[in-house]
Amino acid sequence: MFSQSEENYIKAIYHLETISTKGISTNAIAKKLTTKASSVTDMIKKLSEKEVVVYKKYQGVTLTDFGKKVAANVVRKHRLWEVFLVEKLNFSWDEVHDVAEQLEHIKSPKLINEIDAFLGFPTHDPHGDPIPDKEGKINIIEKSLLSTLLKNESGICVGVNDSSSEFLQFLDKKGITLGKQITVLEKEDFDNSVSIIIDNKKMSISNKIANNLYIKKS
Amino acid sequence: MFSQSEENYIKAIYHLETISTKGISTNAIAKKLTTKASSVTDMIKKLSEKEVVVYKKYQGVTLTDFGKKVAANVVRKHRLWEVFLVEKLNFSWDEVHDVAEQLEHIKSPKLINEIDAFLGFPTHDPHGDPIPDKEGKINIIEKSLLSTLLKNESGICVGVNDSSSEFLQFLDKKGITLGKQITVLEKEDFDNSVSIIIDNKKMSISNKIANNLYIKKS
DNA sequence: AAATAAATTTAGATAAGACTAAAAATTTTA
DNA sequence: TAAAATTTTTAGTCTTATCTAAATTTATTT
Repeated sequence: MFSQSEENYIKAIYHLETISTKGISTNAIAKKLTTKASSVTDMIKKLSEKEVVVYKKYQGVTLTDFGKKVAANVVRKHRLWEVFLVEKLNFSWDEVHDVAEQLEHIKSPKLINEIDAFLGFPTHDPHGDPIPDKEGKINIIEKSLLSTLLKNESGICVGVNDSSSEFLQFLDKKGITLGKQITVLEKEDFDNSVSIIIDNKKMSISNKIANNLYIKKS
Repeated sequence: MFSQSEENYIKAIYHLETISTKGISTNAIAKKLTTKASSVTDMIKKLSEKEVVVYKKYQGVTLTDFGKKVAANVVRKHRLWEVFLVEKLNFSWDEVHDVAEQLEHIKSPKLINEIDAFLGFPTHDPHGDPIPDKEGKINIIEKSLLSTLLKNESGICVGVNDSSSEFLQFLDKKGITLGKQITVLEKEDFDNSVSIIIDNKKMSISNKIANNLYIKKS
């Protein structure tokens, strides 16, 4: 059994590993958790003793298979709770994160399995992120940042790279939601903005936005 | 904002106050929380500084109005979550306590209000205990322990005094659930057991059971 | 009303998790 | 490749919430 704090570290390392492949640095973890590097060192020593991570001084950490399983389970809970909040309790996709951060630490296998069934075994959370199954397996789909699409390419909006409420509310305002079809009309070299068409409406999307919106090309 | 531990102390004092009226002793709290009296002294000093309880050395504690409100809010969350688990997630009444003990500490006013609405604003939890409203008010109904009913008196089963899974499973086995009509046929002086009729079936109930089952006389 | 028992508080220790400041190792730069 | 910069670790401190053991207060007996 792991403490909330331990689970948060494990989850942070898990997320960082989806980006970098190499050993995860102390500083990267500290930044992710807005804590200090010295606190991270303390914690990864403990997690290393518990065989959750492999740790060699100054070399960063890697999750063990066991660690990955623990992490995936926390992520599974987080994402299932997010679905629950949006689908059943009228939360909007920009309101769920903080509450799910708390709910993900509730210890009860029965609870999370029943929630899963109650929701009809969803595969993705409200931000388009895949929900790991009970064994920690996730179904990764091919997706590209909108900023990488070429002129005239099109696809479906399937996820976000930034789950901040500011960003999500901005998308709401623009009418950009998961599942929407998007076609790139033009790419501006000047400011790297893109002109897109969505719901038969033309709009210009800044590079900052295009860099945080995932599209499944079609 | 209070820590989980602080909330647990506040809740314990609240429950003890429903039994005793007088100041709640350090030992009583320690027993309820299966902790040591010295730990309780430490905590009530802190809660006293936060104006949650009134504390005079060696005299026990009383909740302030503020403390009562905090307590009622935790109890409200606990009981609403219990209803949710039973009504929506197929938990039985003897399985909900431990999970609700965790869920009651989740901080999100929106979450609990949405759960409340989602459940149709229930007034009682699965054990028959009343759910405080947002202001902490509870609707107390007149109820009596089965052991206090006289011969030929009858009423409806409305609650339990012991929420241990052993006791609740025992009631399940006997077919005794909330809402059932019960009539006392006979009281045995010998062992203080009672003969009752429930669902047109006669059965004998030991004093231990009768002392933990609440009846609303009718 | 003493003496004894029980309850409560104090003092000091411990563990988890975080921090600061300084030391050590690694990486980058010139 | 030596100097500078950055990263990481260590050492020591702090807070929260525990605990044990001893001291103190209150309650109960005789």
